[in-house]
Amino acid sequence: MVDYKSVMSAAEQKCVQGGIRFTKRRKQVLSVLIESDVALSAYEIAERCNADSDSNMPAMSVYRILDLFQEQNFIHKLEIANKYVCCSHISCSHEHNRSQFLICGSCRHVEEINLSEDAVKALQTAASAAGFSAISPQLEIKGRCAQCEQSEDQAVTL
Amino acid sequence: MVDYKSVMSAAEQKCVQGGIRFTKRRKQVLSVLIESDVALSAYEIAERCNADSDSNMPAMSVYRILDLFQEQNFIHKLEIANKYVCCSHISCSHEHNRSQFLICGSCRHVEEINLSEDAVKALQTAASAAGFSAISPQLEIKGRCAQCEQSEDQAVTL
DNA sequence: GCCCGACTTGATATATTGTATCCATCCCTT
DNA sequence: AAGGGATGGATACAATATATCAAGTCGGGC
Repeated sequence: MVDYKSVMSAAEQKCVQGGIRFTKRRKQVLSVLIESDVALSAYEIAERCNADSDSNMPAMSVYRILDLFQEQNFIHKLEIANKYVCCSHISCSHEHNRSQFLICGSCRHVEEINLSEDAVKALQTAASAAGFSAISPQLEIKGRCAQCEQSEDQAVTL
Repeated sequence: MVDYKSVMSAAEQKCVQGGIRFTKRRKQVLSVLIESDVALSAYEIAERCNADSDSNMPAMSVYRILDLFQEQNFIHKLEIANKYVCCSHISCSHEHNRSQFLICGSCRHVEEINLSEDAVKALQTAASAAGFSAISPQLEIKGRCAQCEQSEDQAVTL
């Protein structure tokens, strides 16, 4: 969770610089993501937009806005979970080359972690060797969170 | 791509050991995955099953069989691409703790790579620190393949 | 051989996630 | 005020995945 005001103003500023409007719809979507402490799906975002107002946010618009935000690096899409999270560095000026997410394969809980430079470099080296360039600094790692691991001691199901 | 015969017989053997039948349907699905040199979606698998025979493989069955195969570690699901690949180590006896996939964010091309032990360890250490256990040895990394990188030089689109 | 029961599959419906398209509207610039 | 690009509304549809219940199939014990 990040500071609401600083993120919103940073986003607005970046929009202005990029010749993009920071409209009511876009503010709604970004607000929801900032205020959520978990990753949300596009439809969940739409629901939350519509929950506390008389607004009618269509899922279609959410997708459009999410696309835009990804281009602007305001948010990350977690492809393993099909959910979206606010980038925790919108309001930072420095480069943010590391965004690594642990995603629980059972409950889809998301945790952000920091890898060492060395580990990231190792990934990139291996990737270049395979002819892949412009490796995304974003990494999604599927695992099992402590809670699910515990409850699995009783359950047999994967 | 792996040796068809050895994989099929290894799979059959593991099924028998696990008290699971290696039925015609299951053979069809595994065959398709072994013979494909690219990752396939569930619906693509169904299509291929139906292409060269009079069989009518419903997508529903494919999903069921894919679930089973994942439990048996016969295949991997690439969650970023929503596609499935045959595990390249079914017929090996040794542990296969590394399966890392590079996935092109543009064309969804998949490449399998090998990371150093150190890099994998770094991931696991970071994960445990965040309370995640049983981190999947499978890693999906999104990047851009050489071909897409090249064609992007002209195109402006992300 | 026959039947029971578990495993497997068929069939249908539905949920979830995401894309395509076309037009209306808004807002900035001139 | 008018033109034009950016934005949003509305609708349809595609792709991926799950739920459920009935029917079939196989293997083992009688």
